[in-house]
Amino acid sequence: MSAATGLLIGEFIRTVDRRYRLAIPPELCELLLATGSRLVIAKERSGCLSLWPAAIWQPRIDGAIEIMGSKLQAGLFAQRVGQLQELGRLLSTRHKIVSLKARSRLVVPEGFREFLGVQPDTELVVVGAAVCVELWQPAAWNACISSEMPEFRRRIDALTA
Amino acid sequence: MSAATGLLIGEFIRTVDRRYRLAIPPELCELLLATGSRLVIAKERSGCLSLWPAAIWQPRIDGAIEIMGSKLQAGLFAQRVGQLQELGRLLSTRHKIVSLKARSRLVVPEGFREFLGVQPDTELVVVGAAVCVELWQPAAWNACISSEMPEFRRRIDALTA
DNA sequence: ATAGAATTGGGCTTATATCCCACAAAAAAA
DNA sequence: TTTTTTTGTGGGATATAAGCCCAATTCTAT
Repeated sequence: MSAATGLLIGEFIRTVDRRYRLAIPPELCELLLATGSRLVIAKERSGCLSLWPAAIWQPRIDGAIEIMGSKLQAGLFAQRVGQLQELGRLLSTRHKIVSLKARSRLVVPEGFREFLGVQPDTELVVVGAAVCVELWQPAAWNACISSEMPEFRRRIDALTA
Repeated sequence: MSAATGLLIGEFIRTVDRRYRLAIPPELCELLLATGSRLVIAKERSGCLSLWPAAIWQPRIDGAIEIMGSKLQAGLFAQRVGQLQELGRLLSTRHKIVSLKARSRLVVPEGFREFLGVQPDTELVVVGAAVCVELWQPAAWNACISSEMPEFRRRIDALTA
């Protein structure tokens, strides 16, 4: 279905097990891994994580990192070191490279669990967002939906009821 | 992986020993020691300490000392001496040369513990900040990222421009 | 209804962080 | 000085988590 368009589309409910493992639906999985097995998990707004093919995400940071490296070598220390430090700190916490394990399961890494606000043995909403896959805490997802797309509210309620 | 970039990147949770020892994650450790085993631990904002390769930190000290020297020569003794004294005092307590012990463990020195606000047998967040490694008290870390994260995109643009 | 696939739970193995104890060195007290 | 106490340091042992593979239940589609 979505494979035809080349866009990640669809909404699924999955449970996170005691070990913070989560099965990514095959439809999404296929497209996610189309460009390679390396993925990037990133913190978006709190209550939501996003999963990107590394090929798509990486250029966003590689550019920054490359420039950071060259600035370092150029010796612009005094003024730039502080900025590099700040940026590096944010890069560290914002994303992480991961890969899917057996049965195309993702383990939500330490440090991302609290941000997502997920407890073991609870449900998550897995949403295709065209270029990436998003993992939502149900409450946050509902809030997002009802604020951005009120007309879909009824459908979701009908589905989950 | 991050070693390829030559930048210290990554976020980890570690616990401090009863004797204020802390194991630095291997990924960070390797890069941190790349230019030598001498490290500098420094007080940044309260709730956070940073660990620098001495080779990178040293120019900062030299710069400050140079400024002190030139101000002294500039003559205005009476007024400046007080400020210089204060600056020198800050330089003294601000940083300390340390080295990693067995199993790449760092001992948080006396005088830095209160500043970091760490108790024995508690958790810290260890963060790669491109040019150094930072040790954060969890509460302070959360406050930091939630205040700086929204500006993240702007900062990248600023640096890459 | 049956077959196939998908989801999820669980066991086992391996790696590693951390707890705990032993020793060494330094400081304090006698 | 000698003794006692405190603090730093190293290394073994244990617990906890990660990774890997298989089993069982659920779901879908023929």
